[in-house]
Amino acid sequence: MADGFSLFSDRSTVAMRVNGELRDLASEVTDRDAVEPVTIDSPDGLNILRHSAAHVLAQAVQQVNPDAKLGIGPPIADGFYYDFDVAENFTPEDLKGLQKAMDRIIRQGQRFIRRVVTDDEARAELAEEPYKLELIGLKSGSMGDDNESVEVGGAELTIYDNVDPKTGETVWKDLCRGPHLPNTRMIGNGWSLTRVAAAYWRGSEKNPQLQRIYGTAWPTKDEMRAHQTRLEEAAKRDHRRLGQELDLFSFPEEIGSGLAVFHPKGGIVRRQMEDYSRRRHEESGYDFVYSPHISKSNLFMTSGHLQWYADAMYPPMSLDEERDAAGNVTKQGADYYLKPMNCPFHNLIYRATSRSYRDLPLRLFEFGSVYRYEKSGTIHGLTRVRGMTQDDAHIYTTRDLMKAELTSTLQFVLDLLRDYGLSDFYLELSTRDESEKFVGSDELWDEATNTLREVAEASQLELVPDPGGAAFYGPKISVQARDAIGRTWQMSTIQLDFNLPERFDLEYTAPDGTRQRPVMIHRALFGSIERFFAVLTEHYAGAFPVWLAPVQVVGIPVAEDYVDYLADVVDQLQTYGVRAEVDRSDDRMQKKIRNHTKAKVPFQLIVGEEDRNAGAVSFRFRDGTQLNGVPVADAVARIRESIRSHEQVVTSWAD
RNA sequence: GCCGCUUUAGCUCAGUCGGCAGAGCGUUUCACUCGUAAUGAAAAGGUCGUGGGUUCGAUUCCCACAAGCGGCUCCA
Repeated sequence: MADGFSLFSDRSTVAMRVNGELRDLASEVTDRDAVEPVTIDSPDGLNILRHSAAHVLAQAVQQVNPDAKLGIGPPIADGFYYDFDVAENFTPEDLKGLQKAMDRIIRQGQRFIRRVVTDDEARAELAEEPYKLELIGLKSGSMGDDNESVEVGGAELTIYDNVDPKTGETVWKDLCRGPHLPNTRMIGNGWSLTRVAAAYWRGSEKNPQLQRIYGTAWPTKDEMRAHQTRLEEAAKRDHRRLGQELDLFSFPEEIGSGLAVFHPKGGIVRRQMEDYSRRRHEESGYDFVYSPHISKSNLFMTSGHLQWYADAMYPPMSLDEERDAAGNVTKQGADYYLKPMNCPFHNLIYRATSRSYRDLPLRLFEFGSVYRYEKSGTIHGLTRVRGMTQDDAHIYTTRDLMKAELTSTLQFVLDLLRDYGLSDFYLELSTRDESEKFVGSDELWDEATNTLREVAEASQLELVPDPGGAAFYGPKISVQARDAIGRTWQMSTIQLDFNLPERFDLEYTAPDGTRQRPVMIHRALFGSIERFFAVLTEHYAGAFPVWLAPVQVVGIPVAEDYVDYLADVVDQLQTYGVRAEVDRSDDRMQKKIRNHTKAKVPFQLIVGEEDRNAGAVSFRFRDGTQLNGVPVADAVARIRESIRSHEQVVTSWAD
């Protein structure tokens, strides 16, 4: 028999894995056990560090406010949180006091001592902690999620005592699965409380709201600083900030929450995105259609949207009703709704004529503007809005052709995303679960789900299951893309739908003359153009590849004398459709360089006496590198090539 | 929708313990004509988010609403 302290003298070892299970260093093991050290900088070690920091936070809160009731306190990415039920909400100032109290606890070096208890013992000890009691009650049943299992997820119920090393007195305790650091001192100084927020108990809107305090914790202070620097870098890429700085778009308060206007520069980026997409769709056998922004209610009854999503639709405009003097209706009115989806309209286009199997697959594409009354607290920049334009297509096909169509659609989607500069993907397969909200027979769901799975697996991309994530009418594959700083965004979705063809009674005539039901595939590539715009803005940090850049080339004369020469170069570029201009302002040259560098223009062409004499221009790139004395014809050709190839240009071309 | 915070010039932000507000950048004008990230000077620019209340007096205190931010919930 031995414990982890005698096995691992290395101070960076904070816990151990015994026969695959995480355990405290204080646990006893025998030489028949397989024991591995868990170091503080490993994923498990970081979780343990952060979880222990959460305990210290809870202890500090109860020191300051003994009436605070404990929720849960798990580790999360980069840190931890702990939920509390308190009479008075925390203020940002409270964090400072709590931070000090935590610091004292950490410097005391309190030991975390694990103790196994029975359910009844735990109930007696935690009689004052109603939320913990609820978790004990849940232990035998099914647990909600991983965060809760941090408290009671183990085979046995355990309480961790925080023991003052000088007096041996237990100063605090918490129901917890563990493991923990050996003592609080090992939390060190690489941590900080970050913010307060409200959170529903056990994640349900129906439950009371608790006060949540978030913190971040790292093995060293330097690593925490590095984390903070990463956050600052991410903030610089924030599309809302860049949208303001680069004059791309805005959300005027007068229009309403979640409704954007695109400024001329943002308009150029957006139109390039759309035009390229349009061209690729044309080449790939899509038919372009258009549909209005509003419709009478019947259409959304047929589609089921009013039954399922009325809450998230703008309320109706009631029109045309007439009444006589007595108030009796003399003319029946109608309710019109702003459309939340394009599919009902496309179904009507499908149904407008009788269809043969020879027409299939029929691919209807539209940049369709939709309006959804998103809950006020969910709106976020361009990524979550109330008015947006989807690059929406609905493909009608036979069951036989379904798989081939899904395969080619997925390929099309991935190819197109790559053309916009995203290249690191994985797939998510969203399926139904036991919930009531899903419509359709088990057989249909099985067939649809299996088909999607086969298609996804054939793509060779990583496939992550998402049980319960399907739409009510069918399963879907979603393409997740990682951006330049490793964040993932849900991009395209491909959904199979056996339900809407049924509801709209869609048919085609098969080769044998019978009437058959087509299968419908919903797919959006960008999701919404607004959202994709935001993703690309953040991915490129506002420095778009040349083909998307609002201004591609700006000419900077060293002195006014060279304006005419530069204007001639810019004219040549404009002839080829290049977005080029000459900066004729009376700023000094250095100031112009600064302005256009901040505006992230890919090419600055600088011309003075030397260049003019040589019939050349001097390139200055976004990172400050230069390529001097390039003959004008070469410069024009290289710029055009960079646009054609969708190349990103940040630094000088290597010759 | 819920909890908390925020809203002052075009932008970023100071400020007023209740007595009609300030900076930098930007804009306009003038001078300067310059070889790789800020030339100098002057001027214009604000119903202190909107509406109500308290007060002799409100940008400041209180209430409601709107918009934004951070979370939670939600996302066809």
